[in-house]
Amino acid sequence: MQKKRIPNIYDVAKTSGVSISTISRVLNAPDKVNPETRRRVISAIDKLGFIPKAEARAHAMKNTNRIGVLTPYFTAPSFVQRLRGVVAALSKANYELVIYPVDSVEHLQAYTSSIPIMRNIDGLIIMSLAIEEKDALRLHDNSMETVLIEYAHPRLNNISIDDVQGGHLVAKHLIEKGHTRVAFLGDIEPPERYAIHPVKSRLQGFKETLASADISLQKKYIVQASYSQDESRQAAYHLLTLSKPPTAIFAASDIQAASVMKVARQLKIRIPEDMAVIGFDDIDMADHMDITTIRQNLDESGRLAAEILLSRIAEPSRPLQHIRLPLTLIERLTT
Amino acid sequence: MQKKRIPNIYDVAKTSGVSISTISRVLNAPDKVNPETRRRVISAIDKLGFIPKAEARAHAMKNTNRIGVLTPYFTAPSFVQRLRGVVAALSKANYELVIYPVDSVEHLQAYTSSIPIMRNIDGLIIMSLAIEEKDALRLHDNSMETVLIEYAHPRLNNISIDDVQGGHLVAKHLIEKGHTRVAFLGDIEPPERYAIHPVKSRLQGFKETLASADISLQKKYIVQASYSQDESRQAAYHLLTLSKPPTAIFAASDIQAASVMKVARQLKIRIPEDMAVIGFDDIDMADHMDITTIRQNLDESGRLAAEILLSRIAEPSRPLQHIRLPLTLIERLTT
DNA sequence: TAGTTTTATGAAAGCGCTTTCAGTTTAGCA
DNA sequence: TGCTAAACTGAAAGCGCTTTCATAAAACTA
Repeated sequence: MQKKRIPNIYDVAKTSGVSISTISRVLNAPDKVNPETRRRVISAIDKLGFIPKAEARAHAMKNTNRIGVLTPYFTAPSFVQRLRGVVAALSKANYELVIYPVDSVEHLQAYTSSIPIMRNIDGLIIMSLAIEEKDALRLHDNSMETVLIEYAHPRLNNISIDDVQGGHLVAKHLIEKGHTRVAFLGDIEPPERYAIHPVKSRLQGFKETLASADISLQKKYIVQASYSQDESRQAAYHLLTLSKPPTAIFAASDIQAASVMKVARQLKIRIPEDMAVIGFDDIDMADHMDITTIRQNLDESGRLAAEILLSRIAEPSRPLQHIRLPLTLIERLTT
Repeated sequence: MQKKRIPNIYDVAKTSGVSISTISRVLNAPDKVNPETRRRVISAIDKLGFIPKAEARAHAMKNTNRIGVLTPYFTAPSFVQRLRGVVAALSKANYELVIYPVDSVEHLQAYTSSIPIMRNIDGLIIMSLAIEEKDALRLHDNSMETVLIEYAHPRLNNISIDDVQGGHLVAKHLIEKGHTRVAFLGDIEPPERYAIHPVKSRLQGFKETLASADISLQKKYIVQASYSQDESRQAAYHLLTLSKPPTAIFAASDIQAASVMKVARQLKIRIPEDMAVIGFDDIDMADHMDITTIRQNLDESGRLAAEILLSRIAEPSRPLQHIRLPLTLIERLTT
């Protein structure tokens, strides 16, 4: 019992007595072939269990039915939720998703310089990454369809939110709740060149609205903390053990809000009675933990990115899209 | 200023004055070409900015440097953490990751029947999915390297945990804490044919150890709840509002434990004073929320799966691996 | 220095499809 | 019945690489 080879299009041609062109046609343009021959071919296909090799197809057609996502920290909840949206849109369209995790500038550069030329994907979504001008141009010049999330470039599609307005919303809410001694915890000095700085804008908006209500955000109430758990906790600890701790903390992300809450629990500080906490993003966990937060529709941003990409791949002449997604405050139990 | 074409190997051959074979050689087996010619070729490559097209390469070499992951609920934290491990291992080896989200049996079947023949990936990781005998055989017969996570088949690699023992650990812990009226919340009747049933085993182990300590787990204290937030919360509500509520709840996953805690919060039930909660998995969130749980090393399972896959792709003669990962109890603040 | 290895290269045959182009039938119509 | 248009189909030319095989040149041997 010899192992039979995986059949190729020539095998099908042989057993159905037509040329390979016809096989290809019944697969890709069935209406262009006589119903009778089509039947014969199909039965041969079924009999042999023929499935066209994806690589060969991609090679001949110069498209891969695959799109890529370039992302840092791809396992952070907010990124995952974006990815969820991307996947939702892609699987409908029968596109595959390949993930390129980025953890250094070199990494990012390597990707942006090789991807458009290697041509192993049809389109690219770049999440929360600052790309250099020359890389953006390379993508554009080599006509690699791209959509940027949380970053913008005039020649590429992009989807973003108004972080400053996000800061406004938070401040407004806290003011309404009667807080006057508030603090901010977030990653305002990202050291990596490739990362972006939405957090600074959130802080800016926060400050602005506070100022307009004559509330000053003192320096000592602004603490730097990277996305990492350790740093967030230390920063939270610092804030919560000040001689005159704030009555409300705006954490620049829900994850960090959760860290604040964890530290508060250790210090027996009740939330929201003793201290209010508000996050940003509205990741799934925020609901689980009843964290008041600013919702940016993460799933939607991913879905939209994918849809824009697919539509431009299908029809490259369509205009560029620069989309700004709305933000809403979701009040739960921590403020 | 005409747009210059993306260069191919022929262009490089022309400008460096050698044949395409030589170009290919300096790229894939540099030591087989004279240092002097190599230098010339390399400078031509740099000058033109040549990068080999991935598809063409894949077509000629019959391997893609890409591995696939078949997974349900790919955005659930536990899956994401497994993926994190996979990605960590792959990016070292310069392999790409493509994700195939599965949400129905048809979906799964379609994948398992076409993937091995389409040959657009070199290897496959199947997470928490029950695959049918014939599909497993197809994968094996078409020599598509595969590793199964949380499921087993004699002809394929697999990685699993001892869910029964997990149940034992939970029961033991609760008994030591002095609980005698305990409950179980989990997805014990998954309706989807393609999903697997580790939760039943956890319940079984839980029961066994309780029984050996003469504690009976009453029917009314075993509640069914799917992975969905709504159902988990309803089930939790039911349990917490019984006339004689349990003093401890074993939730079959951390996410569900979080739901229980959320409901408890609403009902002003203090944890752990009024009621203990223990989860399963030890996802990142468990630490954030200080949930006592059973740790199964999710990241590690993913990393291991990828490593096994890569090693077998490189050396198909290596023996199959059937690995069982250890479980440990992590005590935090909810018990 | 003739004979034998070794090293370096190019020609050409794949890899398995899609698609254009031209030729052959068949159908449509007066 | 003769002529034109429409419908099918096959040959062949890509797509852009890798790799085998043969050959030529260089390097050793005795």
